[in-house]
Amino acid sequence: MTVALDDYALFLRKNGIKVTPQRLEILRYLDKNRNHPNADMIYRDLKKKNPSLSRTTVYNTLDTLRSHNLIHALTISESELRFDSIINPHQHFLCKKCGEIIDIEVECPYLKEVLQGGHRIDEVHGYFKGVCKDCLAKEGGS
Amino acid sequence: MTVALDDYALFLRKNGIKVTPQRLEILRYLDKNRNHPNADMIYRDLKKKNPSLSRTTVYNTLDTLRSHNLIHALTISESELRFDSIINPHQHFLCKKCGEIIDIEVECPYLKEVLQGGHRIDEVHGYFKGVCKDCLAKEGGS
DNA sequence: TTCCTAATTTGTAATTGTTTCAATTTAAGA
DNA sequence: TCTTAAATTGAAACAATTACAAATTAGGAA
Repeated sequence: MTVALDDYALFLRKNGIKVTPQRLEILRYLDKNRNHPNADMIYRDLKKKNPSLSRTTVYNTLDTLRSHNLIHALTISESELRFDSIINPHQHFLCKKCGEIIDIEVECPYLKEVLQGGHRIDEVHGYFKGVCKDCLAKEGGS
Repeated sequence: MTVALDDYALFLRKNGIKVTPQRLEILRYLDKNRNHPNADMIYRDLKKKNPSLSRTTVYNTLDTLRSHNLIHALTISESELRFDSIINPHQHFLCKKCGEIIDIEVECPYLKEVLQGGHRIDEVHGYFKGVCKDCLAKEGGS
């Protein structure tokens, strides 16, 4: 995403998306909260400031941002979509203990090989699952 | 999985799983159908032969097999888990047009680097999404 | 083999994340 | 300011999965 702070309205306009207060708030939220929130986290947090916010608006806005390729949806969790501001290509680690999703900065050398298979690749996701460093420390391993 | 045909009962026993007709059928199904079915596909297909089969049994059995690390669950789809007989390490491509999940045989060189982050890695999933060769051919590109 | 018991299966109901839809409101161009 | 297509809202529908209690069964013990 890499938006210059507070240029959210301009950012939306540039991408041909009509500017609304709800979209601005959701966009700002995603830009500030890089912890890969799900739709409900976004909804509950933003509803505090704007009680009339609808869950459907959150889903609609996330779909809109996705369709313009401004955010990514992660399917790393088994039960929900998590959303990711697009910064640079990176992969994800899910801790099955605490549920945290951690960014993993590694290059993906797969792409070329897969492309040779003749399929058109639009998205590449590297998902790692296990137990994170912090959880391991808390309980001394396994 | 790589089970010698019809040794399913032995295979379960070896892994400390009580043998039941339902488990044998589900295990056989997964071994024969390498198209990454979801729980409902398994349920609907097996219910034809065994009408008293319960959806819950399918979910339970899949959980059991997973917990013994005999099958893998794929989160590549946004709405459902797809199940994969464990053969050798491989990655997956999801065609967003036809929904097919295709095996991708590439090595994963990430592991070492990620391990250096101090997290314990239990699973590695490489997910590619786009449009498959066949769908591209059908409609001439984009 | 028969009995026993814990584990499994079953079916229904509940839950969760997401989508649909129609009515109301609103952004932004004329 | 007017207009209109698009966005927001809230309720209801949906789909995948889980919870739960009752009935059945696998497999070891007697």
